[in-house]
Amino acid sequence: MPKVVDPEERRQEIAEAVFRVARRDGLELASLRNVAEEAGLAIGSVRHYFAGQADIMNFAMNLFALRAGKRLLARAAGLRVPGPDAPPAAHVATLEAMFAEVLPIDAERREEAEVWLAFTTSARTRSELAPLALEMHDDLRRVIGRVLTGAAGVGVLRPGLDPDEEAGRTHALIDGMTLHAILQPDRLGPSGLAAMLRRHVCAITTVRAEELPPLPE
Amino acid sequence: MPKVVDPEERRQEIAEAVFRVARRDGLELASLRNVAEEAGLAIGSVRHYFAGQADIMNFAMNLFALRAGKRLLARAAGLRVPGPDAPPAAHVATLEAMFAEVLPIDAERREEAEVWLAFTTSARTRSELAPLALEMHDDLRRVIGRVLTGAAGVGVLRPGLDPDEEAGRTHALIDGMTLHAILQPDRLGPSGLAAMLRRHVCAITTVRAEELPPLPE
DNA sequence: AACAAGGTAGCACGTCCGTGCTATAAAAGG
DNA sequence: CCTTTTATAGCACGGACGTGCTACCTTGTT
Repeated sequence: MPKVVDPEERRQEIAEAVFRVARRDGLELASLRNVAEEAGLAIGSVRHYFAGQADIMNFAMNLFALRAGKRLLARAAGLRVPGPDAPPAAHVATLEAMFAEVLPIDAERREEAEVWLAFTTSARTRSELAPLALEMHDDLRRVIGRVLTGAAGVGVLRPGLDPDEEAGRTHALIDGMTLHAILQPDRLGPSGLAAMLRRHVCAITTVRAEELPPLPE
Repeated sequence: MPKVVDPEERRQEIAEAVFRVARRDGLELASLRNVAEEAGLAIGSVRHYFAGQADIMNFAMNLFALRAGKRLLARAAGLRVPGPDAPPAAHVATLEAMFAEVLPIDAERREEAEVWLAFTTSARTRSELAPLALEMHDDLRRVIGRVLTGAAGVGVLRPGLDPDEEAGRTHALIDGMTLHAILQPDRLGPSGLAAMLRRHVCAITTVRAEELPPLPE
């Protein structure tokens, strides 16, 4: 055998090359050749780890969904949720932080969102990617639903609003904000995202902006 | 000369073939050959009307932006805006109808939205399409801003909300709803769109759902 | 020392791509 | 009738694509 190499690790390196090409040039240019060059490998080497181009795409999107899901769950677990008798502002601040986690406010999350958009839009015409796109969609929706249901449970959701219905609206808003931030960053930058999120959070809760911690920047 | 043909009309027919291919297979498959076949023409015939593939794309996206803009303005002009002393519900109903105009609730607007998404996302990596994508973005934002400013003028905007800031949020929400309706139609169909729009409209105005005309369907 | 196995690399083929260029058919003007 | 103009069509080339297949090199085992 040649050099000792963890095959799984190599596959992930190649998938990361896919992410870079997709962000820079678009997913349609993530050809075997371009990906191999981006990864610094020969085309034959890449093919040693994947059955074909479709296999690379499936693996890459699976890896992406896995990482994004893990990161979201880890962050959700990391956020210490206030006790039931904490002031409303504390609950809403946690809720806001959770939503901020999936918005492209910093470079890392922006890169992630760019890859997400590339995959999720191309899944419309590449049916083999559709199940994963739907799964990511439902996962995010579920997280948002849980957060809002929790908010309703401690009474910080604005009266008259249904947690489930508001989850749908907030989900659409978050993805719309992400879309704008990625496609028209001149019109919606990180600070704009934060401000808009705060406005939305105040609109659906009983807490006013002054009660929340000041926006960074 | 051969058959009498209006060149501009032919170009539009070819552009419409681009739209169909983009919706069915994705914009990356809108090659000269595929478009020619879709239009029922020989590849050489298509090239008689366009300098090259990039020329086709530019023309198609220009035509799309032109038509979409025209349709939006025509609809805006067609909506009879209530007098200043009309009941609040009438103003809000008009506002809701205007927003519904850009949501993919019927087949025609769904097709339009699919093409819009294809163009606007590909503009991220095709710099020659970027100016047009930005123009469409700003146009829609401007229309929303005007509608909300008008609503504030007649006092139906919920107190404490800034028309301009709310225009940004509504814009993001509308594009997010469009994204969801196109990519995950099982999760957000036409009736879901209408219901979500109504909920948002009620959330940002002083009018309650019961005061508005019942939702179709 | 001989061998097996896995990593790396690349050739070769058929397909699709955009494009330069040419050929034919049909209508309008002299 | 003949020329000019324009629509339509197609050939041919170079390049990028995915993929079947082979060759070589490096390492661990017998």
